[in-house]
Amino acid sequence: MKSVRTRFAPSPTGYLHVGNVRAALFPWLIAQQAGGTFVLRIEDTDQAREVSGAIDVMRETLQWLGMEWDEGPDKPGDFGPYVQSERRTLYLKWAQRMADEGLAYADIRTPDELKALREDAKSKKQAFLARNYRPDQPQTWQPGMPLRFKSTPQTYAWNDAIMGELSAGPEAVDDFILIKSDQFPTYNFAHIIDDHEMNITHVIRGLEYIASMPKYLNLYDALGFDWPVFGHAPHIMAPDGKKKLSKRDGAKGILQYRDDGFLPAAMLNFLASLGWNDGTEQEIFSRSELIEKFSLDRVQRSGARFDEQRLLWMNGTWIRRLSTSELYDLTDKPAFWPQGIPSEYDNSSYKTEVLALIQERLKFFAEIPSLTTYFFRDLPIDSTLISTHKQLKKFTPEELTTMLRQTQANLVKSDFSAVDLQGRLNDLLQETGQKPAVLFSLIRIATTQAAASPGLAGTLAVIGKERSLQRISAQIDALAA
RNA sequence: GGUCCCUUCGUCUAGUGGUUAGGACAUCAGGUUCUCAUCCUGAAGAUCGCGGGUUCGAAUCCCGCAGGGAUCACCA
Repeated sequence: MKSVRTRFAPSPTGYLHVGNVRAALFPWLIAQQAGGTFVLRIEDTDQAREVSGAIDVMRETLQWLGMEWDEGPDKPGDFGPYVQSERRTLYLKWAQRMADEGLAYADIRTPDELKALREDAKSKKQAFLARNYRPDQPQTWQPGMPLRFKSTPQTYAWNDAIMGELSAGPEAVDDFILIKSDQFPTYNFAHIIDDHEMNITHVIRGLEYIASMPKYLNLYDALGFDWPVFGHAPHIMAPDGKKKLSKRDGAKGILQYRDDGFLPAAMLNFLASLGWNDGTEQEIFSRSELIEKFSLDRVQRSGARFDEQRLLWMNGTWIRRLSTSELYDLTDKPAFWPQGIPSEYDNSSYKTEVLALIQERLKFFAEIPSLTTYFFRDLPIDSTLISTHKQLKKFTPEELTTMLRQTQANLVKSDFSAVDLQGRLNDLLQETGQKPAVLFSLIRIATTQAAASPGLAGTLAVIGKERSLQRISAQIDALAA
């Protein structure tokens, strides 16, 4: 049995979004599972569409997700080079052989002529087949001439590891361009040569290639190549419509999720479980569980819509599984923290205390600033927090002031440990005769100027004695004004 | 239009002849001495696209239809 070799073969035309990476995820999982090899190959045969820098972005994306490749442009193996533009002599060699053996012919028709033929067929409501227009006396193929495959129409039935049994009649088999007039091969030709030369055992890609399968199969047969295992994955659809997810409709690049503070583990989990499950009710899969349990035959055959809510939920559950020190390390970037943190609070031990409090309400790291500003600086008094509070608005400023003074008097004696604070807050409920909903809300607003915060005792402990008491004083002053 | 594929709660899905059609996200309600969140409990939510068959019995098998998608390049 041959060792498993899979590949991800993107063309460098832009960043990778959620829809694209699945074409890399599945073959990567298959290779990992089998202890095989995952190859990264760059398909840059269309010079016109190439976007500079795209290759680096793709590499960065795969690396962030932990989908390391074993062979690729920067990881020489026995089957290089791994960039198609550097393999041109190879394609030309095969092309020459096919021309010599009569398996392909020079097609010197201009694009305009071809277009006219297509339109003519269309007006007659017939399918256009290039093989119906083969030249009677083809010229000898020479550099600069397009080379077209001479197909052998027949019915094909094959098995797709994801889609199951597929078949198509001879009308799906046609002549197609192998070598373009710029002497570059087409995808249709190059990928088959490469997969063969690189001993690829599993070709896993998006379902847009299914329609071309009969043509490819015909070429494999003409060349005498064995068929690899094929697996065509359905597209991920846009959240609203039924269209395939695309950049045009605002699909974000995977790297953008990284920059917003999503975890690779969550992204991997989300990507895999969109359209795949192991048959149990498990939803959360670690990377190693995915590798162990993934199988192509359990991939859904219909397209799944991209649901960002689910990603958010998953990321939250992965964040909650982190230890506080892991969480600190992962969030240790300026973009994830409020601007201009005073130096006395800009240290790992203080920030870790803050993180411990907000960990369970975090969905992604970029929302840390909005959740934590009051831990780092005093915010201006917002009188609407009290005036719109459904419990507090019923009290007069004097009554509120009295409660705050009682709070001050008690807390000034505290060592501000969370445990001590909790005890004193409970005592204050007795002293003031108020419900938690009233007293705690008041103290929270006074000390954070925020509508929501983590548990009061823990929050006060982190804010500290000096600032807490000061902020309560400031609130009392504002109430008097 | 030709060819090929798909169709179970709003969304992602389990399900392969007999189930009260199960779970998850989202939503709503209650609970966890306060808010937000977490967690727990519960509710609502699917005439299994439609119409015919086969069968004692069909989401599951067969046929037809409809809707959706992919593809018909010297793009990948």
